[in-house]
Amino acid sequence: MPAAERRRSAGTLAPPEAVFAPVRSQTAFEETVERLGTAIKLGLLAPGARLPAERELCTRMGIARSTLRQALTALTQSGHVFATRGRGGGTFVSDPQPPADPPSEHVLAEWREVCDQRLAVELGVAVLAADRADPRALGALDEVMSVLEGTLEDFAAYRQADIRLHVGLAEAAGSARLVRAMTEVQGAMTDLIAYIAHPPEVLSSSNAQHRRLLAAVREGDAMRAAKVMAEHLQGTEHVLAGLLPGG
Amino acid sequence: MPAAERRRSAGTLAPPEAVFAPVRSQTAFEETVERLGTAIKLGLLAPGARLPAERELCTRMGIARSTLRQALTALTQSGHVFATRGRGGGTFVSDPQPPADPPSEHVLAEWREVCDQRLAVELGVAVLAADRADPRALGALDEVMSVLEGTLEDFAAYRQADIRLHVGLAEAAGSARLVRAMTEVQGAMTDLIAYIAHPPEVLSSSNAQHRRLLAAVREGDAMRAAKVMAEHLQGTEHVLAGLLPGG
DNA sequence: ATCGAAGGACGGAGGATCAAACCTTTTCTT
DNA sequence: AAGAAAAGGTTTGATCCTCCGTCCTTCGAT
Repeated sequence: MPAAERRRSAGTLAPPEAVFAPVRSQTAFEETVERLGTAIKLGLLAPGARLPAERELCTRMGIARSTLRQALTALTQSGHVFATRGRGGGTFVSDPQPPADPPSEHVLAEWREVCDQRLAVELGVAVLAADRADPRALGALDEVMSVLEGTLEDFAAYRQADIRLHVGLAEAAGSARLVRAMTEVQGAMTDLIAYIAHPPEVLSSSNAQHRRLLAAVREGDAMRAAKVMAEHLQGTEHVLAGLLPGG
Repeated sequence: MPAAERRRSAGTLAPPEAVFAPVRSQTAFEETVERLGTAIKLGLLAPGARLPAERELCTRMGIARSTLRQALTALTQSGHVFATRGRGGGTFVSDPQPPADPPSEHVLAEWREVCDQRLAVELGVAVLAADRADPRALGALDEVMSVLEGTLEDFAAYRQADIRLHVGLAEAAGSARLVRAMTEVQGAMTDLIAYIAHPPEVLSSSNAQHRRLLAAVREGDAMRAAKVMAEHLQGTEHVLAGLLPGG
């Protein structure tokens, strides 16, 4: 009996096919464009804001300056940033921003997966924030909340504040990884959400959920925070299900 | 007034520092070793199991055959895998597996972040599985559960079944991304858990939680599933907090 | 005895990334 | 007014990763 056959007879359940799924190794250049571009599109880097100097930024991001410059060149050509030379110069976020491009087929095909991932990140953040948010963080969240109340008529501004609230929750949760995961998933969601109508009434009811969420977080009631968050997310998911293929 | 100064006066909240965090671009080689190695360490690829043929696997994983071979060579040298030539040959998971290496400083330094990430993934999986698990998936989970009941005396076997249960939940949730996230996070957890004593009583109470979790999933009670899962995870987290630095 | 399917090995081409300079512009300081 | 300083812009070469194609070797099945 050959060795191969002997081995094969061992009890083996089928491995998840995810094990052999494609390894998607993004290049440093691509990842950098994505990171900075997403931060800009989400408004985490506001129009007019100045990026750190190239020589500092490339060390912070762990890449060579030439690689960073490739990324900045791409973002310059797409109109997201511009640079000025000389002492006191630097790279700045453009104002106004170029119009967002329509969601790629790729994003449309995977929108359910994106929503699932968002659910995980947001639930985890809600629970951890309820456990750990300190008064300082809660105060910051309240400020964002008040901005949110005043932007019911302007969806772009509302969405920006909404992102700040969710990312702020992740920061309050105190996990750098979850902050990164949150920005990534919000970036993917933005591509989907941008082309959907959001009348003030919808934003208003969304804000009611935001308030209940913050209340639960403030009281440290993790499970209630999770519940409110889940309902909050289901709102957008239902809308998307009605409009996108495969809904 | 120079352009730079004019721009800088715009209102800018501080961006999350995660935006400028290092870009960690793993090479295809590293990612492949990690993927396959983790699957083996988690028992998703059981000892004696045969990997797909190189020429097939490299297309599935989207890499060149030479790159895949580098990864397989590394796994061969570390003793996780061996290859036999000739027709009917192939690459097989070693039996027995080499001893696990102790957790790296890197893992020890970030164990809290890992636990936070796990919380997010597991909560999301619990909720989605409760929403979506079909009878077939539930049956498979029951089988794993019964294995789990019989391995209270053998931690290695218990841990293996435990992983299958959690990954199985992710599969039942129907999200490929969450399956991948689950395997990644379980891989990181395994490094931490391996060196902690787990007397049968602990495993037994852990199983009680597993049973309650499955019951909630079966009834489609997402929030109860989330609650039980959160408690379940807190168990290990408390133990780790007592033993590791920064607890 | 032959064929086919598997792992094993090699070599060159292309591209991404890094590193270390040096140049140009602008502003601040003296 | 002169020069130092701080920023982006440019160039060049080396290195490493990855891909692709080709060929070799082994060995079970027919």
